[in-house]
Amino acid sequence: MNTLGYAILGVLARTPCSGYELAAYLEVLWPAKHSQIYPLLNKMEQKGLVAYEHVEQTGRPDKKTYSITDQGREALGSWVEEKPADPAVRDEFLIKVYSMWLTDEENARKLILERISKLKLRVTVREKKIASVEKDHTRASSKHFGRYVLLNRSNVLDKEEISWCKWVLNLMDNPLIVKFVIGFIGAGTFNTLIRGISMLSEC
Amino acid sequence: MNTLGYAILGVLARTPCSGYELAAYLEVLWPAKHSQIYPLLNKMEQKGLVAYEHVEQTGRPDKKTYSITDQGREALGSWVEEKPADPAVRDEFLIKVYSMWLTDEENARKLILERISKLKLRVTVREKKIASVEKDHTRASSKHFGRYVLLNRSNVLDKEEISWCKWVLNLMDNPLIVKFVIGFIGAGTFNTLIRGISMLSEC
DNA sequence: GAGGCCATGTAAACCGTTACATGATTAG
DNA sequence: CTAATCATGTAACGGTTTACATGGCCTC
Repeated sequence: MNTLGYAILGVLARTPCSGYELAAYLEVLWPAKHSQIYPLLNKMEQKGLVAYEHVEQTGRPDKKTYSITDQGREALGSWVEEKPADPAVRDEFLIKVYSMWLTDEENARKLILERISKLKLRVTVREKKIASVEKDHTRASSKHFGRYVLLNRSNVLDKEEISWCKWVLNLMDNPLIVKFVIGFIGAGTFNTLIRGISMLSEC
Repeated sequence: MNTLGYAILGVLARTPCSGYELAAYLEVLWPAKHSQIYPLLNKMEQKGLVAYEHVEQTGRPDKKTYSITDQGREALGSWVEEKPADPAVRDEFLIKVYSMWLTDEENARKLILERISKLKLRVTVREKKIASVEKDHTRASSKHFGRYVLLNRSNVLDKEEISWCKWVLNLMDNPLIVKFVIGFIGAGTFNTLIRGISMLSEC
């Protein structure tokens, strides 16, 4: 079984759902297209890790509601205890930032500004989700604890990247001022740094 | 040409190097194994995007030192100006955090603690690299500007994730206190939040 | 002497995306 | 009437990993 399989088990352990719904939940956890999900669900069902119930619907297509089996829960449980593999990030933006010295500053600034607006959008969407999570999410024993802390994780990381983007824009605008402030990196967060820059700029 | 090809061009535009060295540089930009790099370099050479020079060495195997051609620089330049695709992150850790309510708290804590030590290690290694970057890196026109800002990006994001990890550990230890502090999320960084928790714990 | 670094390649297996296929309902 | 949402599947293609292949040098 591959990692996607365990991601599916993780979602199904929290709540039974169809392959279609699964795709939406997996987006933040381990993104996958339906063409990958449906065949895998069939394989997992044959192995006895999940079970499905045919649900007839009116006004919309019938669906299969999958749920995790005891065997599946056991498999997931022992997998969770193993050390996770190193994360793999593939982000074209990084390559473009790396190579942006080849283009003019206008294009470089556009690249960063568009990243900021994308990040801001993701944060606002996610904030609504966080607000709608159940009340007792903060207990580690809660089913929703994992989802709750992961949503927060994505948000703080995105916000930190926004701060970083602003720092880069500042560097492009006036490298001299920032050279002076650079010593602060590591002493605090970038938010602090940005505040420092703004203060200097205002002087 | 695929994204890896542009990542290779990006590195070669900065400095000519062998396929072997390329693999090391690509690790942060667009991770790839040598089995993917060498055949692609051959293809790119045939297309005239890169050129190589056979370098004989004593005491170690000969190598091919690749450099970017004018055609390659042009191709990279126009690719950089296109909008980047959405980033794809695949991180088993997220699935394990999501599913950690299935295991005991001891295991859950181990998962987070080991993440923290991995992140800390990465930060210290990177800090040395940042220190060794040339002096005039802070100018956007510098060849090393991209590498410089990306190293900083990874570091601030890793540090923010460390803060998040500590926040999760705090949540697991005493959910009640954190419930009280939770309102602060969004108002500042997690560092601030952690400070808030510590202060409450100390009271 | 075992393992890691340097250095380049190929082949097979696996994972993931895009395209092909179908079709009803609802909102703008 | 167009597009989105719900709902499930298969096939082909392309990208990525793992394994096969070779071999000298250096460090523990």
